[in-house]
Amino acid sequence: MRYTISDVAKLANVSKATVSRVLNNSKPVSDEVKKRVLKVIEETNFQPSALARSLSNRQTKLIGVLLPDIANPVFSKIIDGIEKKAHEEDYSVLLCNTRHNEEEELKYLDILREKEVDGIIFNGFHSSEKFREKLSKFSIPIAVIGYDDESYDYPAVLIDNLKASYDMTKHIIDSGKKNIAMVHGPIEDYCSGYQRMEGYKNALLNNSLKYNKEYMKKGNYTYKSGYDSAKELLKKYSDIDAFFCANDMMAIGVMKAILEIGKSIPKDIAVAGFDDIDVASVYTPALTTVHQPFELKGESVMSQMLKLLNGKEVERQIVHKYKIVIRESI
Amino acid sequence: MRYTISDVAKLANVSKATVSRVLNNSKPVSDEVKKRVLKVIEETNFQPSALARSLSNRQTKLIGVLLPDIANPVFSKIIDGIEKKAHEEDYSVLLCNTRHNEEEELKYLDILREKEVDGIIFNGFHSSEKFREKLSKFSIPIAVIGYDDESYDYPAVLIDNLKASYDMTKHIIDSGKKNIAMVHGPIEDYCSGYQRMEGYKNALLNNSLKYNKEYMKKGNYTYKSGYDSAKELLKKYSDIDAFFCANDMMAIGVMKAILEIGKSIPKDIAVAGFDDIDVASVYTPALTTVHQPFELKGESVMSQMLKLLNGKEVERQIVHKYKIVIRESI
DNA sequence: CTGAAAGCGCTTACAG
DNA sequence: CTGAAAGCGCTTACAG
Repeated sequence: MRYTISDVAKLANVSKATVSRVLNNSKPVSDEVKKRVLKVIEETNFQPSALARSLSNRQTKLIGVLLPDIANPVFSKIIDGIEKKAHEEDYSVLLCNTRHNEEEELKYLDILREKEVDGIIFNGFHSSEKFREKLSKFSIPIAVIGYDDESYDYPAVLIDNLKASYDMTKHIIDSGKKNIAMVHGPIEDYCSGYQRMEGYKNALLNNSLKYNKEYMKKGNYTYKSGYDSAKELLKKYSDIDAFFCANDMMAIGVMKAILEIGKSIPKDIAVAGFDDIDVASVYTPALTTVHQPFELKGESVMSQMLKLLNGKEVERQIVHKYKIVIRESI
Repeated sequence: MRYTISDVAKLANVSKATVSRVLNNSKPVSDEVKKRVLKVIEETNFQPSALARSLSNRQTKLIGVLLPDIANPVFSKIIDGIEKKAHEEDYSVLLCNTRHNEEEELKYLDILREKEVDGIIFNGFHSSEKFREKLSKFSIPIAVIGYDDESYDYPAVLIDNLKASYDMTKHIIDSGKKNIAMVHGPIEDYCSGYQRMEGYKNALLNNSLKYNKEYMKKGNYTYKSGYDSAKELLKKYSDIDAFFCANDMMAIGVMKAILEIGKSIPKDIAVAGFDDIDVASVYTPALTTVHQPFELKGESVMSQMLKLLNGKEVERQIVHKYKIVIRESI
């Protein structure tokens, strides 16, 4: 059996209240008594029950983190950052892996409510109406990571996808490429889909290059969708001399397709990605891409959460710096 | 304010006990009463507090998962599998990212005790004496994922690293390579370090090839350690015609080093890895490696956990199948 | 089938 | 500085 606060109180010849006070340093306790209590705690190896404490406290020191795919390096790094910061401040994270699935998202929201987490961090992409409505019923701090759009009113942490995408496209143009294709993400994905596409488009137009819809293909961020898109585009349009991709996995698929038809990268056809996941730097040829500070973003959103939990003000958005990392592929 | 069971009881004109009974279906309740209670629950949108329930129940439906690095794809896939299975059975996972750090491990053990999780799953590699001792004080179900050695007495889920390593080395030998170098992991890491090295060694000896310690380098599973090891070995020994690496990231580092000195893979020098992380199939050249079913292992260890939680017997070890996946690098 | 009451293990006014 | 008591929101014998 594990010891309870009553056991400790009895053994130390004090009240439970007093034990609680030395435990939490919440009220002055005389040195002598404190020493006695501490000794008993030490001897019994007493650890208070977070359950009981939370029930009376109304705080669980638990943060629910809803992410669409924990096995995706983008998200595993974000959660790494969140967990790090949370752990520093004695919060724990309850992992909610929604698998890009609305049902799961909703189900998890119920669980978070039941478990009475102190706060919720989530990635807002493709969250349904139902989800948003359900979420709005919560009266605890909520923050968004790696996504944002007008419909939300929660503090968000992200990068400037539009500008990053513009800059990268500009780099490709400055390298002398003229016919730049793009494999973009789903438009409904406002940040990584729509905005990255818009940045590309704006860069073309501002640099008097033609913006040709035929050169664009929608992928779903997987290697395969990059590969397939490139295969198709390369077959149809032999003048394509560069690809900009909305993420690295698609860029790697594109590179594979290019290498397979015997073209060289970047001489014949250049490729640029987005995210700078580990593979990017390690691939041959090493991928030129937009570096995002995922862990930092994770820590940052948790910092926002901490502020909210402590009743402080937070900015509506925190925009982190990205970096154009030029390697071998363009 | 959120409704409590007392509110519901009052509104439905029954006792709390009755509400509890319809909530949990724990005892028969007359249809009429049940209907009335359900209606109130519906109207109030009442959700019971898991906290209060757990306190009286003595179960939290929480599983603590201790992993050394959540951002490592190997572990993020495992936790994906664990979470999936757990979620199916209404358990949630408390993420404990220990960052290869003993202090954190110990600290997390305290947290898991405080939070009164129902079970603990952990990856046993490089757990200290202190950790083992502290863990042994827990009287809840415990299971090990992706590791095992004599010192543990918990059910473990893993693959046969020795045999997998042997098979892969055999494949390299059968392909006609004679001077096979190895980049292995730390020996203290019994499964991925020691056993994978032993498999390699046994394969060489059983096939009358020389087992040359000079051809072996210790890495730490990172790309860089693979790269550096290969650089050094290639400079010293020009007769090396293959590398076997204890994981894929090191294999990719090795490939980079080989490509940099203008040798071709696998004609001049072959390379094989271990794990089959996403990059392996996508790299150019595609990496021949040992495929491990990470998600499945995760689900599997959670299944073991579930059995333990339900008081059933479990096997001391579950050994999953690996697969030698032959691609381009050998 | 249903309810009153005790109990889970803490915290926190309140009183002294 | 210290303690007795109520309360957090459930579950579960016990009695009927």
